[in-house]
Amino acid sequence: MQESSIVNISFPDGAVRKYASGITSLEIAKSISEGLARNVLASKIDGKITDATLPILNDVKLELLTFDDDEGKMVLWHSSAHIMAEALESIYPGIKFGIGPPIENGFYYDVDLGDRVISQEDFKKIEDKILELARQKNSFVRKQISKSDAISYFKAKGDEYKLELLNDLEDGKITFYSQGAFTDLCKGPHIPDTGFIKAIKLLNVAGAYWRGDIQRKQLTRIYGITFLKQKDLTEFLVRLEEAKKRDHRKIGKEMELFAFSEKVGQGLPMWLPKGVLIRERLENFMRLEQRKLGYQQVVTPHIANKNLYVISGHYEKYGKDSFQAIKTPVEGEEFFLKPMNCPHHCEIFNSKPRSYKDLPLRLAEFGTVYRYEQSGELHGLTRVRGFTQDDAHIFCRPDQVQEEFIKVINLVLKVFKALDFKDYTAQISLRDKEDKKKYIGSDENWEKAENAIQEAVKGSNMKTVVEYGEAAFYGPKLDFMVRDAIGRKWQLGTIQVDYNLPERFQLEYMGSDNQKHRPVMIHRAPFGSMERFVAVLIEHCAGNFPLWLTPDQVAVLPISDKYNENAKNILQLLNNYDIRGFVDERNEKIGKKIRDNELQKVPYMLIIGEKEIAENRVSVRKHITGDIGTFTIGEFAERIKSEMNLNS
RNA sequence: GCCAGCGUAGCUCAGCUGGUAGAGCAGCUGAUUUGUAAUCAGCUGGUCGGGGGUUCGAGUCCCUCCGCUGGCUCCA
Repeated sequence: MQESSIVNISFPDGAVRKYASGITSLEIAKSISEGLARNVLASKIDGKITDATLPILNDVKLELLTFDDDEGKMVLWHSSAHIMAEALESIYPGIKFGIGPPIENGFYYDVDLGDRVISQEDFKKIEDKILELARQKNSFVRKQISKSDAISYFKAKGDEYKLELLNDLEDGKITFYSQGAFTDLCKGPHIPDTGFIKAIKLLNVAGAYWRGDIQRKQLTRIYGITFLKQKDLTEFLVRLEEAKKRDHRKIGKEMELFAFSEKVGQGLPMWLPKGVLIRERLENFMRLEQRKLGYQQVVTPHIANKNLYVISGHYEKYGKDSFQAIKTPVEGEEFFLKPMNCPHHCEIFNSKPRSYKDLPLRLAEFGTVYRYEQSGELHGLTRVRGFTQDDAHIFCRPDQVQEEFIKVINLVLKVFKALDFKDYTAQISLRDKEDKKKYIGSDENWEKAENAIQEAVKGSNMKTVVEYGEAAFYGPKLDFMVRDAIGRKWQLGTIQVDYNLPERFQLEYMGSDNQKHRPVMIHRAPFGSMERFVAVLIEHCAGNFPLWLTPDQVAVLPISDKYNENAKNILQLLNNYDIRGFVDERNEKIGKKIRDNELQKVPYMLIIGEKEIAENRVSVRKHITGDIGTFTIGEFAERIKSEMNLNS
């Protein structure tokens, strides 16, 4: 055998095996085991993801990708999008295709259906068609194609979307993939054949503007997900159902935390007494931490003169999108509902001359703001039109920016730790490199601010991502993103460096050099908004709040109303230990009281009957866990105290 | 704002192809005095999201407005 016809394949475990040149990853998998071959979706050759059917001609590092690899999933779902496209085309001849990528959970394809409409009712027949195509085990065939041939193919097909995509592609680097009767412009890679797909579920349809541009045609986006095993699909659907049970809108209603009313208006939440108990404790927690860090509380009005926002630049940027101005009846002066607190705080800074010795000046306010969010975007407590920010603005010297920024990061991390939020990412949001016109302020200041953030983050060893184009129009930010029950990402805490507003409001302080200097502003809100934070908190703990936050820590349950008075006395004793709760005095059997308080997610239930009174003890039942035995009041109080200290 | 779907009692839901509303829970009243996830009985409660239309007749079909859900766009 000639040396040149042999290739050395190195595997992730360090093993190196020899194969005949031209072998494919799929054949290599087969040589290891048939079972493996059945699961190989694609391969990674020297770090590059490729078709498992690609012949290997050189010595390479090979990694076989299966459904257990995120990259394997992506290939499967990308191929699934192609198969769905084939199914759609066979059912709705003449439709045109936009893009069809894999996403975190599945895939979608954007299609132009012409006059036709697809709704959930059509899913069954599309799914059936996809499975039928999958069973045909059609190979995915890759083909290099010249730009002119590619253009004439899609011209003949009449697909202007693909033609537009082709426009941006370089001749010589264009590939087509075909499976069955469907051919698509695609750089791949793809699974070997359609037979890998054993389970499919179309999830929803939505309108999606072509290339995300609201000016252009809205295509129909169809979302779906596929699996190699039916069982995986079933599990996925069960998980979706489970997640829905944590939905803050459902729990918020059941636990009577907040409510909406059509009459009040959409996106305007009303906090109910129990919800306020949670919110107030969060606010007090933040007030205390902020006091320790040298913040001072301020309060500013809910409306402000239009001119304030003309100065700040918000009027120009968002004036058209905010609630309409309120006019004074006599003078005709225009006022706006406050959409943010920073301009007010700038004017507080300006209310007297400031010295470098006063800096950093940290002004905090639980400020309620109102924004006209688009109706289609409103969502429970996470996206509303009236909300309260745990806002503060730090006015500091340029040389203090980084240190102050780091202090804020630490505050945010402390909050997340106290509430056991582990799954978050810190997103550094910078300017769009391409389109700097969207932003105000000098290049120099932007550079400074962006560097300050990146430097500050370096020391924190947080999981961070950098997103270009996500900055606020006046400055870069560091946002703390968390996910809700069904995996959507929300911004909670935010820290923003701003060189712009100090300029617009002509903020100045007297330096040690007896010269006037311009301070730098840091906008920051560790919770973000109370509404969104509580929403995400609800979904994280499924309504089982940490003991220090929960509206009622204990329910005292008398066995019968003979013991109501004893129960009230016990509650009184608990109150003396700063433990809060209520007596369930209803004329119900103990089983009923337990059930109802379990459903209300009360952390502890104390059961009081003849036995307990005789022994001067209480029977304790813990939420979900059940009966945990009897305690004296003192012992129980100790237990509660130590449990509360765990996280704070 | 745009696309698709949904909107029946406080809550969860039933109501076939049009023949003028039903259950469980909750609530109220009474009985029961109860031992670790639903005691029993009776009662109350809906102009079927609003408005308009088709029809002898609309919860059911059509139009429109409002709200909600999932996306798109946006997010100071």
